[in-house]
Amino acid sequence: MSQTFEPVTSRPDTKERILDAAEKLFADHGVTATSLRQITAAAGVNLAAVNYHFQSKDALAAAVLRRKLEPINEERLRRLDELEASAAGPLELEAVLDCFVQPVFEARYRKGLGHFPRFMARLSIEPGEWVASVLQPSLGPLLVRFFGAFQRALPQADPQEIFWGIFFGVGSFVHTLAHPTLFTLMARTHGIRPDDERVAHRLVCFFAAGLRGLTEDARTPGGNGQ
Amino acid sequence: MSQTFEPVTSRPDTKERILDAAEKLFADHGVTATSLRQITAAAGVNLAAVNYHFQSKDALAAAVLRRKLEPINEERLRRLDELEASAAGPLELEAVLDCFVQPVFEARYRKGLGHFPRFMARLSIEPGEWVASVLQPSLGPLLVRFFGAFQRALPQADPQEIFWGIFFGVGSFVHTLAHPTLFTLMARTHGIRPDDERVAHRLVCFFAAGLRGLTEDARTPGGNGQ
DNA sequence: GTCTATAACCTGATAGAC
DNA sequence: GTCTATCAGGTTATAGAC
Repeated sequence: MSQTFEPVTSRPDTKERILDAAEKLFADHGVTATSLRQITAAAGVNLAAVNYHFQSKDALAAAVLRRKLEPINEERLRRLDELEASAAGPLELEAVLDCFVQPVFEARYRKGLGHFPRFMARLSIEPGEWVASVLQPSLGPLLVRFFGAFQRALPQADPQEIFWGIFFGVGSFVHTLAHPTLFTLMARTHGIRPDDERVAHRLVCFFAAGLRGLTEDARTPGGNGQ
Repeated sequence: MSQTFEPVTSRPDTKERILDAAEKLFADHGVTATSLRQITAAAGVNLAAVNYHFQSKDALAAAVLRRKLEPINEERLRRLDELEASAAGPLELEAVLDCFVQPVFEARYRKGLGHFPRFMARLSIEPGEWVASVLQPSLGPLLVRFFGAFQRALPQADPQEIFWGIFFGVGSFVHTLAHPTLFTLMARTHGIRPDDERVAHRLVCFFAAGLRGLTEDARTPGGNGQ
């Protein structure tokens, strides 16, 4: 272990400590319901520090979001690039889904995503102009790229049905990341534990089957009419 | 139109006006982020009225929840009773899902569910002891009943896989009810509109296909191993 | 049942000493 | 960069007149 003598007065990474504490509290209670005082108390820093390092509470929340979402999205696109380059014909649906889903589940345990997935899940269900304006630049282009990949994986399908399938599947994904009350409630009544190792595979399996079922049903005469 | 002369001083249903305003604001911003002043202002009633009719803010939120969740759950169970009584062998998976899903979508437009589904969706993703204690008595027994029905619809399946399938599908359901930022974002980039008439059918179709795919994959040798 | 007034406290943000 | 002190305003909840 290398010994570097840092002065006691300047503790390491005040900024990072604030981001970590904010991430956890935002994930637990939401942005509006969390006060800066709770954050600075949890981080062990002074209240004024948050206004010094970030300008406002909203800017802090945006920083918490960008810090981990952008690396994840870069990894998602990197994998999709690789997949699209290596395949000649239609893509395998499960492979496309893996590009989108796995960087979160893998990183969740290997690197330190911390409470970010829960925070992200919460944001994605929240309406409001602030959320849209912060999520749009990161997620907009990403969704366009992945939508193209899904079309290449389901060449027969109506694009509108693909859209709905993605929407439903993302709902499952978000819900899984949130690990919300409902999960605890269901697990409690059925004696089932999180079982995190296989959950990514299960999600992709459900997502792919649902997407195929939905797009095939739409092509069946009378299937979508009802 | 019948003319009943009511005194101007006692406006109709102060209590109901508060519940309506709270439902909308809770759905828009969440419980903690909404103040009683916003609610009473929107309802056009006095601030103290909310503490007279309900005892506290939490009790108001619980009342907002119960007012519409309990009739929905009764209707869900009524339909499931009917389905289980009329069928001899295994149940049709889509029929079971309809019992759970349709009372919300139908009522959403025929009767006045108002902003309740969005409020419900928000609560279901929220952690915390309060949410669990309010949701548990209503949703606990309901989920046990429906879990039994799903087992009767998928007699070959591992119960644990059914559990995960329900969990994922409920995520899609909740996400659909929330109509969150992500939908706007995706719809904006693809020029697709809500299209509410077929959404319930699409959801059931996706849900059923995902559930079948997941439970069949688990029985395939090496499928769930990965 | 409905109102006003108020208690007791928490909020984000900032000014200015060190 | 970090602190204290403070501003101006918002929060739930209640006491008491009408």
